[in-house]
Amino acid sequence: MVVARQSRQISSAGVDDPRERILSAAGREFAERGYDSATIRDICLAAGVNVAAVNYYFGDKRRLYIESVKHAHEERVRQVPLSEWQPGTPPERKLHDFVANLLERMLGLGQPPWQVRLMMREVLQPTEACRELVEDYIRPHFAVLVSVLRELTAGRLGDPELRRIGMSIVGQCFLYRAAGQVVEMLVPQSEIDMLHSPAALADHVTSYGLAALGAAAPLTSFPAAGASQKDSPA
Amino acid sequence: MVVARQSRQISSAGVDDPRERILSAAGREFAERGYDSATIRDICLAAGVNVAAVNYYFGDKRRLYIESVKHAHEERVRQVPLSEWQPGTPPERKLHDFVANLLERMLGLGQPPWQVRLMMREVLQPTEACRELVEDYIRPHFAVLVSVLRELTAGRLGDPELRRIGMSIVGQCFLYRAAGQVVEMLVPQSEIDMLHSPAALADHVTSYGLAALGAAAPLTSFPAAGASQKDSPA
DNA sequence: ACTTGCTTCAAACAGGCGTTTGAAACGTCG
DNA sequence: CGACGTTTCAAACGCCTGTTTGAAGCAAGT
Repeated sequence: MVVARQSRQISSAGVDDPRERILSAAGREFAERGYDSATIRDICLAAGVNVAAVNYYFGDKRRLYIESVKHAHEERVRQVPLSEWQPGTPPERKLHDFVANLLERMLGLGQPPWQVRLMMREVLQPTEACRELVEDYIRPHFAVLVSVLRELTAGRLGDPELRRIGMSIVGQCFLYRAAGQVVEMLVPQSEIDMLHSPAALADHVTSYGLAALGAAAPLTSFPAAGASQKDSPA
Repeated sequence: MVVARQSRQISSAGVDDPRERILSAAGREFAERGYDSATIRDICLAAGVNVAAVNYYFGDKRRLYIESVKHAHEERVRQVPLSEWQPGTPPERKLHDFVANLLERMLGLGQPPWQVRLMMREVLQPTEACRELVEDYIRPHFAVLVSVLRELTAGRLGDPELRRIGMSIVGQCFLYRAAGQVVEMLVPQSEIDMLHSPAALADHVTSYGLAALGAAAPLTSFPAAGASQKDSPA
């Protein structure tokens, strides 16, 4: 009797590997329907394997879930690496890049990212997989944001304040991902296309933050150019 | 044979009313565990009624859920009404009040508010109950915010921009409610107590917004005064 | 060919789920 | 009281869930 497959080959066949197929299907299913609503039968149907396979490879549903979260997260890190800047890049530019990157990763139209949906579920209602997610994925990203803000404010603010400002920036992006459907109910569709695209939002969030920090003109300045980043005021 | 109780008394007994007891228990249970994980048996156990009661009063689980969301929302509106300001109140003050009110309603320590948790679930993954929630509850609140911002910017920005700025403000509050546990993993506990209490956050979000709009000094100014108004930087 | 170990499969299992049932309890009116 | 509509109840009904089972398939190794 075997409770779970004892040892896994280091780097197996790939798409042919049943284990990989199950993980992918499970991620999609868990992301879409949540842990409880997703069923092992549906997952196995989508993966093209027998229902007993999940028990054979992962033991039970809970461990399959945890593995699929980690799997999705690893895949996503591989897809969207942290930004690297050349030395001398102005911090305003770095902030804009960071925000644009974050929004693209969250809302990116490149592909409906079920990985992000799955991770969002963990953020909103953490389970065992959450801590790993935070340590491996979220904390490093957040640290980059804080360091950019530190550079931007040239040491005038302490880390606690910087973290709080970082949360303000992340929160704005977060809203559109987590509560996107409600946002779409609150503003007209034309406005969504115009002002709430990932790129336009990146401009807005960056301008908003830079203005708040005194690194750019306030949003109410007369030209009211919304679409381009601007350097410090005259 | 009765599919559902035909007509409901206008304003029934109150706590003695089984219907009311079921709604309350259901709201708590749905808020805590989600629609699928919450079971009718547990709800009825908590409400002290027979399992058949929910079918008798509401027909089935789905309609019970919808009713319980509406019930929670009505209760919450009664608890925390929209702010009313005397004529002549400065818009900076109004913004601060609004943000403080929003944060208090979302994070308020007065009581662990299962109603908010339930509504948050609707926002994050809308069902049929969501549209009503938006129309009756969220949209009016958001309209108030936009009108305050309009007053604050004295017509220099159009409604679309104002709505986008409104989203920025709401997003910051939203993060702490929806992703609170992750926030707590990212910043030290002492910092949470100090800078992330509802009141401190209200100050921060307001200052951040006012500074961005040029209605107060940037956050990096030396005295770091929170709420005093000041015109655009030199 | 025969064993050996890993993998797959159809079928079944026990338990929990939402829902239904038919009768008992209740209160109210004639 | 006896009849009646409303409300409660214990028990059951299907159905679907996660999980297990024992046998069959399969690719080496000897």
